[in-house]
Amino acid sequence: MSSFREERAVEKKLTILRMAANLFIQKGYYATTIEDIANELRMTKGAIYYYVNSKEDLLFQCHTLVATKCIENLQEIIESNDTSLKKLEKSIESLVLYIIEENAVFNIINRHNMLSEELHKKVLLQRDYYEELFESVLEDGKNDGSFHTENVKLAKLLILGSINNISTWYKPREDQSNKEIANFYSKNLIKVLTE
Amino acid sequence: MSSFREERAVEKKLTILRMAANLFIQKGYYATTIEDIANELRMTKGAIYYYVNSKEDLLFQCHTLVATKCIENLQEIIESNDTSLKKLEKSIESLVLYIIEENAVFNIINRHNMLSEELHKKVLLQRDYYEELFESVLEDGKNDGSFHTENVKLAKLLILGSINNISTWYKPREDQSNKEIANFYSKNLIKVLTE
Amino acid sequence: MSSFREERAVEKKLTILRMAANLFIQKGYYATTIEDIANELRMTKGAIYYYVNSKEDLLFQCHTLVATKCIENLQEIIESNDTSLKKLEKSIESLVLYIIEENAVFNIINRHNMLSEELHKKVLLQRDYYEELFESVLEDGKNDGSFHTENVKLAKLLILGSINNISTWYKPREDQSNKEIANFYSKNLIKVLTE
Amino acid sequence: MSSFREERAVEKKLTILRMAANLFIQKGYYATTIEDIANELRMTKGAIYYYVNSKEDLLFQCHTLVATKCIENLQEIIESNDTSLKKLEKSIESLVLYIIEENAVFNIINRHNMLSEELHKKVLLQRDYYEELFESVLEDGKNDGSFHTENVKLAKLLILGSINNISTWYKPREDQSNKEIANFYSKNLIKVLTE
DNA sequence: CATGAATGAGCTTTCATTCAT
DNA sequence: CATGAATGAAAGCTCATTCAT
Repeated sequence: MSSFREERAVEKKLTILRMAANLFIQKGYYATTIEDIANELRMTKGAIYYYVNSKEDLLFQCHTLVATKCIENLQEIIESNDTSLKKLEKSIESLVLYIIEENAVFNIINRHNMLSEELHKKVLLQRDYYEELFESVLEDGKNDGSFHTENVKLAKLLILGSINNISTWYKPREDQSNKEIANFYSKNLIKVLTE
Repeated sequence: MSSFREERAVEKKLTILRMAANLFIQKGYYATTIEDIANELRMTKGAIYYYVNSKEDLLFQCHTLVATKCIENLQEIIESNDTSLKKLEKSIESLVLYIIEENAVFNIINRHNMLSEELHKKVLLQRDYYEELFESVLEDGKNDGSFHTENVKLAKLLILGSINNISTWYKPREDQSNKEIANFYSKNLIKVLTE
Repeated sequence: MSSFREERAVEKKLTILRMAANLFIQKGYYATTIEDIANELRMTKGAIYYYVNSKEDLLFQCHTLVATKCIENLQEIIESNDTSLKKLEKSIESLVLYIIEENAVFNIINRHNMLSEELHKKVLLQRDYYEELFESVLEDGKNDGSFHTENVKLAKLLILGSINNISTWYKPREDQSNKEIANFYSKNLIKVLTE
Repeated sequence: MSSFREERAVEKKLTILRMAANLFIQKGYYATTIEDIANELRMTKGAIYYYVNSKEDLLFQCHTLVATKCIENLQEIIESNDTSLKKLEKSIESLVLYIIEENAVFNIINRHNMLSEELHKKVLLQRDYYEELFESVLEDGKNDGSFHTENVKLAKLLILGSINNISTWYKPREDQSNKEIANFYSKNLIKVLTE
């Protein structure tokens, strides 16, 4: 019945989340005020609180939004019939492209503890789950002889770390497509696992 | 002579800077109050302002402290008589170890804009200088035939990014020495430049 | 229409300005805290900041409020068809009465530099404009032969100075109406221009 | 015996007072910090407290210094054998010149209550005494038929007010000597009492 | 649903003042 | 006498959050 209204509400909420994410990355979480977000969307502070419970909640949902997407992407890759090498390549490239695209809300939270203990745990759970999935790609490749490394965990951290860091310096450029960056990262990071 | 007193003062300032850096990383810049720092050092807020001009100044000096040390380390390596390969290895290892040791004040600033335009520029200048030095190591190696890569700049970013990220997850462990981490990173990141 | 609400808001802002002006004069700008103002109005500090940007802004707006009124009054007098003598008389009396009535926020600022360079300039602009208008009254009278003085500028300063000073000592008294004070000042200060 | 030392101390205290007065006028009482004064004199904060009990004390003594001098000047004039007219002329001129010379510490206090009730009373006592003396000049002149006015008190306030105000706008100029200003004021303000 | 208004807790910063050395 | 260092109270200001209308 009211599904139409509900849809509207969900959409509006998404709009708010996206704007919040943008500002959080642009100016930082603390420097971004609820009023900033409201102004940018031509709403009032009060209106935002109709869709969102708190500023913390806003940040949390931003993260969940992105993390869920990342996990889905990775799961799809893992469930495919590709070789370990191909899977790793696709994992790296898809993460690079997604981080560039979303400009990495994913990362905000890792850096500073601005969530309550409780929410922070949930965030870490998702992150850990993503890392586990990624690690399984490496582990599988090691087991089937495609990859060689004395330390899967460190390899994982090295790889994900270098990718996460892209959001620090990325700016769109004419002479370098996102695809090129993704290729460079996959080609060179794969070397860590082969030799 | 008052050199004794002066020494004391300089040392105290360093203590404050270090504690600030610790807390900034632990809880984030905004979540850390001057009072937090004071309490941790069993001083009063006022006493801190005797040594430091403002919270922003505190952050800025934290960064300068670490950046200067990093640059010095790298310069020393560059000026040595080692081969390009050895230089890269030493650059990576020394940065990894220093980041672990100082727990990376180095990074705080890149992520969020919490400094005034003016101070931020100074910080970026130092960072850029470090990156240039590092790039010169790669460039030199490429010129003397030791390294191969189609994109020196991306290689640099990949390498430094992965190292910077260590501060995100590092925790001291019994079964893994810092030296081992440094070795793993140098050994595997060098692969990016060789093959 | 929201005009009702708007009106309320404007009125409230005026109430705040007036109370601030009162306290600034009573206790001085620095000795008056925002909390003082808030308490006096039975509001909270935060509420005041909803209407006003800063303490400095508060002082600036107080001044503008009064200065604008003074200038309007004087302009009206100048544009009338009265003789120069009558105009001077009315100028003096209206200023005396207004200063008594508003207890002279007009003056606070001249004495101490508590505004930023920028705002202070704006204030001086208004004051200068008022003085120019007043000077034109004297000049006109001198030209049409009504007034005699060897130094119009000093005469202006002497006259306005003595009037401004009223706010220093004025207290309502039973045996002396404001009108009487105004008459005394106009009658005697006019002597400066005649003889 | 130690009179030499004492002299030194008294002189130093005077130096401090004068510098304080200067800064109080230049930047206002609240905007001037003890450190400002100390820096300007190349002393330390602590050293100032050896000569002065508190910031309030400093302001109070500044005032006393000037007020005492003004009162002495006026008393001397009164005790002379001049006519009432001459006495008034000399009173006005000497006050104008003194205010210009000392740039009017005299005034700071009238405008804002920054002293404790107790000290403020003492200040007002001195001021009242000065005003009484001045009033006596007018009264004497009225009694001997030299002056005419319906309200001696208002006349006094008008005259002293206009003179006090000089400190507001006075700046040394090439084309106008202090003596000229003093003459202009005496000549024109005397008109209030004659006609 | 949306808004204008208000709250209140908490933060950075300043400074007069004190005191051991 | 003088100083460096420290204290602590108080101020200005910000903002997430709430709520009557």
